[in-house]
Amino acid sequence: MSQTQTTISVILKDGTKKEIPTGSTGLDLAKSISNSLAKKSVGLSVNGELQDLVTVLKDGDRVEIITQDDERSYEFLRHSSAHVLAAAVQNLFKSAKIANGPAIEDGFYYDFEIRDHQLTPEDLLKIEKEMQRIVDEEQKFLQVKVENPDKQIEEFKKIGEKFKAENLNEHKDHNPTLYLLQKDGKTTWNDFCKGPHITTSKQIKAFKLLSISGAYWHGDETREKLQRIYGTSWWSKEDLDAYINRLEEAEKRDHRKLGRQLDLFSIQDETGPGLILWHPKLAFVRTQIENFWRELHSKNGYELVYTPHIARNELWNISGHNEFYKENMFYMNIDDQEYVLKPMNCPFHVKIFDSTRHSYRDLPIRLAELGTVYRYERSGVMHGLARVRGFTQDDAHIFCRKDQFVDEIKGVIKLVDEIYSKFGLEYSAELSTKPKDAIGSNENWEFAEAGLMEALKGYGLNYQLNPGDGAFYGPKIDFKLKDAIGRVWQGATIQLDFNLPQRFDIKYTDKDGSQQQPVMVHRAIFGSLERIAAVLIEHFAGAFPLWLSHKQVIVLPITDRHLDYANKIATALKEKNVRIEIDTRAESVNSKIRDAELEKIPYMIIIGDNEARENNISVRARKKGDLGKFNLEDFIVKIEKEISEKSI
RNA sequence: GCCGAAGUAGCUCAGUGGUAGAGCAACGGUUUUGUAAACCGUAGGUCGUCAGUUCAAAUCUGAUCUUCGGCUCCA
Repeated sequence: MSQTQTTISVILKDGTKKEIPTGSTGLDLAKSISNSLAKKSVGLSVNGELQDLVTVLKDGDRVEIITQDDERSYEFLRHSSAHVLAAAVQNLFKSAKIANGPAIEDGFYYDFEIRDHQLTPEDLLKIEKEMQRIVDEEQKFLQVKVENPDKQIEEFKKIGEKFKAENLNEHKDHNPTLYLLQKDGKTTWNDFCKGPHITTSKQIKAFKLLSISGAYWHGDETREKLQRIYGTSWWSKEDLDAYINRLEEAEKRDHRKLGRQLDLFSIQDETGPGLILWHPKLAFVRTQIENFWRELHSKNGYELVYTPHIARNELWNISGHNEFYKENMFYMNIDDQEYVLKPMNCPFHVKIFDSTRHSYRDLPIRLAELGTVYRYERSGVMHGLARVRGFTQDDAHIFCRKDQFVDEIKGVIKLVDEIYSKFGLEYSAELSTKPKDAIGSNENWEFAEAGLMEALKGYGLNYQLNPGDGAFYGPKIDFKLKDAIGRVWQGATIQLDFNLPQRFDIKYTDKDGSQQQPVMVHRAIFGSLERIAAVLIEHFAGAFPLWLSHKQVIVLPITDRHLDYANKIATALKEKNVRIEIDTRAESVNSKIRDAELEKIPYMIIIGDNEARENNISVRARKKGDLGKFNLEDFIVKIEKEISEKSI
């Protein structure tokens, strides 16, 4: 072409067009806008795809320059950090073969097969050192097109990189690229990868390797066993330190640790794994939560029921659990008959519904139960209170007509909102739709999915859509909880069920006298009391709000001669149903305060000569410290308000 | 279930082949104390369990149970 274009035009984030010389990279573009922007830039989003900063731009590209302030920049940093990790490991362990190394939330990992070496924590230090060496050498990340994939696959195979060969083979029709790490123009290492990456290893300012664990190639336990190294990487030392602090804070809040420290619960060898012993303090918290739950459900039109812990095999044949849930169920033999320890409450609730005939006027019927269920969980998956083999679901099943369905779902969402906000838990919703192996008619699924969406929208709730993630028997809404330090937990779930009504053939009599099948909704708000206890322990760092606290107030007399006055105060508070104790030990006040703080008792009342003389009390609040002098009456008003409002 | 690590006093941890240790908690005594730890003393363990090697095992080997970090799965 004789008329070579000397400039091209790209479209920036704000929609403006910019002329740049042909052959310009994203970095050139950034420089042309401002030097400070160029300094901060990490990568690009070109037409919606993340690309290297040095990608050559084409005419008409929509370009967004991604700087370190952009969340997406971590994708570049962490994925590149993973490559540096892989290069370091291969430098140190000659037999190491690399598998996969993505960026993950807050960090990255890389999987290796190392036949002749089992990685140890000491290795991590060595590997970090080698990584730092690569970083300091300012090696360049360079993306090159694989011109001849088959030849490249052969080359990978020849050097034993079978995972890379397999990956490339899978992607050979998708413009495969290699990434090279280069020092002084010489390639030191390469990986098959589509990117994106940072420009040079020097940009990795602060990283740390965190742990080693096992994994399988492609997550498939029949495939090769791999060793995985987890790490984290940040744009600055300060960010890394802040992250490490966050990890430490989370560790301090770990409900398993606090459970022991605060004498909340235990799991013991003799009683068995995944089976919880609720000690008095946590049992008290649970009772308070249960009472709150029962009250709220009664108020919202639910009827409370109780059902047995075991049932004949027959029930589970009808429900289909023996077919679909067998590997999670505990079986037992009684009088030559097979019984099952219940893994779910739903078949019982269906049987209650089915025990009488129902008119369309009776619906909706909402049956609720704090039902304890047992599920066989694989031995490696148990986790404190959060993942156990015996747990109590705050379960309910709604049987309603099609025309009532949307309102019922809205009602559940409202309840979820009401309960979570009481604990100061933020939440988000996810809608999972029809999977491949679904049962039930398309018509039913469409009706149900549309209804769930309508209910979510009607409640003004944003949600993430997970296509194909629903249960085989119906679509569902999951709620994710966010605790005080931003961690996410599985919370409430609302599931539609086309299966059980059919299997149990439940019916109601409609206006025109015809028999109709009700819509059935499963829902749990806490999910399980065990899990919500774990969430709340970590959310409150063990410092439960006043209304949940087993011990609400402790009286700390300064010396023995203040015991009488302390008793008077304690008696007065006890009459108001305040849960109160007196620390009568011959210890210093400082020591008593320390113990009360460690025990996380919400209020301390300190009684000495001054208080006895002035006929008042000194109040100290947990964590906040001295609140000063109070009249007893004023203090009672204050805490009664706090309790009745369930303040947090 | 799989890969790896660990299990010593109520708790946190030290002890790597030769008589089981510390701090805190508990218990006894002294101290009578003003907003996060007074002092002295006492007691407490067949070192997860079962086998094995050895003159001798917390320590080495094997099995097993449990826990932890992941994988997979899930409320």
